[in-house]
Amino acid sequence: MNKSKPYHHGNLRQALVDATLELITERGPQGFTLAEAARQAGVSAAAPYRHFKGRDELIRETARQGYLLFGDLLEHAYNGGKPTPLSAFSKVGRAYLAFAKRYPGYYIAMFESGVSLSGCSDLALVSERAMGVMTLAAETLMAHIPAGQRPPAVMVSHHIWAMSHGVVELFARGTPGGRAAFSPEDLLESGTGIYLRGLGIVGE
Amino acid sequence: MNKSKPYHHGNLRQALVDATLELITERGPQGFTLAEAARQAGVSAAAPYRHFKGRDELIRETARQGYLLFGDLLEHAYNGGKPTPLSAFSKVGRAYLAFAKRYPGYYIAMFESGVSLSGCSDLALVSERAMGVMTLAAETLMAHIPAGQRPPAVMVSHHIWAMSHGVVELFARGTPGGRAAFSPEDLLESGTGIYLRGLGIVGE
DNA sequence: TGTACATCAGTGAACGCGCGTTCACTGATGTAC
DNA sequence: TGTACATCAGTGAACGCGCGTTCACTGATGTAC
Repeated sequence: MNKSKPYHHGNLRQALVDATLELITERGPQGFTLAEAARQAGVSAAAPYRHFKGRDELIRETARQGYLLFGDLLEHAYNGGKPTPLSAFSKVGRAYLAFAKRYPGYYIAMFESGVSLSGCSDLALVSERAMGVMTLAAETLMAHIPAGQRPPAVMVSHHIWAMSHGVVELFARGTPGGRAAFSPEDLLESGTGIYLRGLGIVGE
Repeated sequence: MNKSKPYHHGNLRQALVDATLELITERGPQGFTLAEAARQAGVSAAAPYRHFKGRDELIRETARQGYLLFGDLLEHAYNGGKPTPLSAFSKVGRAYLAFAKRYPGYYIAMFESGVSLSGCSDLALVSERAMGVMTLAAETLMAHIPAGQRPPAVMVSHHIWAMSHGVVELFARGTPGGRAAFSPEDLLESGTGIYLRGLGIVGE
């Protein structure tokens, strides 16, 4: 960090994304303000317009980066389904929750900021990539179940996604429910465990 | 509706809550504005202050009414666990989703507006009442499972709550995922079905 | 290596806007006698 | 039933504020020769 405050920031685009992450984490998705992001980056309120069309595009870019990182983490957790499909699947689930807790700013930008990923935008692409990992994990997990006895992999991944998202929103954040009897991790672990047994994946 | 625009509104307090519901449904929790609610109720911007301390209190009151209605609907669906604990439990799950779809304004005010229900506020009370119905449904459902083989009822209700909430947020709203392969109802039904089998509730 | 110049990435002032909130006010309503 | 009066529930004007965005500008950087 050079204190001489150079005229050119050098990496303003990314600095704005970082500021967005912080602000969004502290104040919620709508509490975020272009002006404040600029301030936090040590730059005038007009500067962001050299890098983004406006407020919306900055949030979208933040969400995009979030989906990229998210996809990477899920993929790394999945690790090609090794050592076993079940352990890989479990790791993906844990990675989901870990991501939400470790990068709340990204998570909020992705799932709570109201960004639209309809159409064939870049956002839709990276989002589908990330979600594809969950579906893939479900697929390999169920490969040994005779067809006809198993639900579609997409459905299973949606179930797990829904439960994970619900746990994040309801129990991994500050407010609702207040002091919970169980940690988010325990809740998700036990929940998916019961669900998988229902699928016939883990015996008893 | 009297077009003569009487000086006294008559029921402004509730009219403001209704306006809040509409606005929150259309514009999201933060897009809601006291000024606009007043406008929609046909009243000056200062009028709401006769009934609420400010913007926040109006949202809280909206959420409070939502929790009340929510609790009533869940209780009605549960119906004392009749005719069978399982059918009652399923009905509660369906009632959850039905509430979210039919009263999105309430749902958003309750779960997405960021109202805090910590402490012993009135909000916390009505919220706990509503959530208690889900726990009760889980409890009677598991009554026949030998203790030691079943998880705590609160945990089970949290699992179901999380999955329901996730389905609502991810698949019952406009944007994310776009066109989903499955309806929210199917998703929740199949998801809880698999989960219950994992609990040992429904045999196969 | 120097120089001229195009381009890039900032500034700061200004705009119009809508918001939340307050204030002194006033019209309508309800009540005591 | 009438009347005086307190109280209630609105008005409308005003405030200070911060926002998103635009504009003409200027300092810094990079490049061609």
